[in-house]
Amino acid sequence: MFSVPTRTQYGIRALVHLAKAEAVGRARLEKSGVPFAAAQGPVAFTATSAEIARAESISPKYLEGILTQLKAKGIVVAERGKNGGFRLARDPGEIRMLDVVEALEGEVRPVDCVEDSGCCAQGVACMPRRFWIGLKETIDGYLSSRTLRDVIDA
Amino acid sequence: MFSVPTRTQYGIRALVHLAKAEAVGRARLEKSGVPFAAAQGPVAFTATSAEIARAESISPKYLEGILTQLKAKGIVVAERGKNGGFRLARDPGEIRMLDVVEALEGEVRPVDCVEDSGCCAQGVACMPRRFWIGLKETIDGYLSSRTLRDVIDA
DNA sequence: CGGTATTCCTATCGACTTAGTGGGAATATA
DNA sequence: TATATTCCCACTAAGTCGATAGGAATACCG
Ligand code: FES
Ligand code: FES
Repeated sequence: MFSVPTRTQYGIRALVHLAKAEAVGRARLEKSGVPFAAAQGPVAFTATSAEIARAESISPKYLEGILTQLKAKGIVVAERGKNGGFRLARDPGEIRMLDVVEALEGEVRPVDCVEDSGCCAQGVACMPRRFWIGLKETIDGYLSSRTLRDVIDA
Repeated sequence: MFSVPTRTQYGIRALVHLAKAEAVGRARLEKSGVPFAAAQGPVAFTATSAEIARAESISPKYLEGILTQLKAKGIVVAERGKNGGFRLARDPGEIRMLDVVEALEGEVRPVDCVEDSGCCAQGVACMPRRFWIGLKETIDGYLSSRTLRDVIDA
């Protein structure tokens, strides 16, 4: 019950990988004496789709599509061409897990009548409907209270 | 995302119907001067599968299977043969929604590694895994804190 | 006993979703 | 120009889900 598609699991693992790549990149800079300056926004280091796929044992072509989807929703930024790759669009602490999940799977909606109050004869008074709305709010609450940073630091 | 199969929605609506049938049945008894005495356990009145299907506009044969499944898990009791039907196995306040959901769809398990800590190389230290376990606990918490009575009274 | 209403069991089907593959076009770097 | 990368579209294989069908087992009722 409530099983999460691999699409979403892969997407999150890729984001975790990107966050780590960022941390590693900054550390390397510091070590070589060059202070970190965020030139292209808060996140500067990229990783290629193929690289992430290898590290995480995910089907390369499949992950490619997932990252493209994440990019379309503004979670990551893509750089095309040689030496291109993906990087986080903003700091991990600013990426809500709810946004990630919605980017990959659409809105949390246990049943259609969460929005469609007319799916049974009772309409708005429908009792099961309120039960499902409560579930949606509970899930949304959990997901929106965590950021990618929380996942990494867990 | 997190959409609930019709199987579960139908099952819950059927249980709500059974709870109502019980209330209506008792009221009729009271009216005719006969005091209610729970002879066969806390719940006495039955409804047939076909009857519920008609009232709730659910495919009759499909609902039949759902009710049988609910019976196998001890949520309802079946009486075969003529004048048979289904009734709640216990008082609505004693039926946790978590048990209903698990009866129809199995345990809440967003990802396999909720139990299998060895699904990626990081094992127990895996960060996404903890995130998913947190989600499972959140959902389980919501579902186990409500009973069928809460759904009806909502 | 025979008729009927009910649950119970098993098999099947079509539509949809999911995970994954493939081929290449566009784009940026060197 | 050669190369490495994202991007785009179409496709397939396998699984799940909702629903249907046919009948066997069981219980009541006359
Ligand atoms: S409004 Fe959807 S089941 Fe009642
Ligand atoms: S243990 Fe399942 S993804 Fe790491």
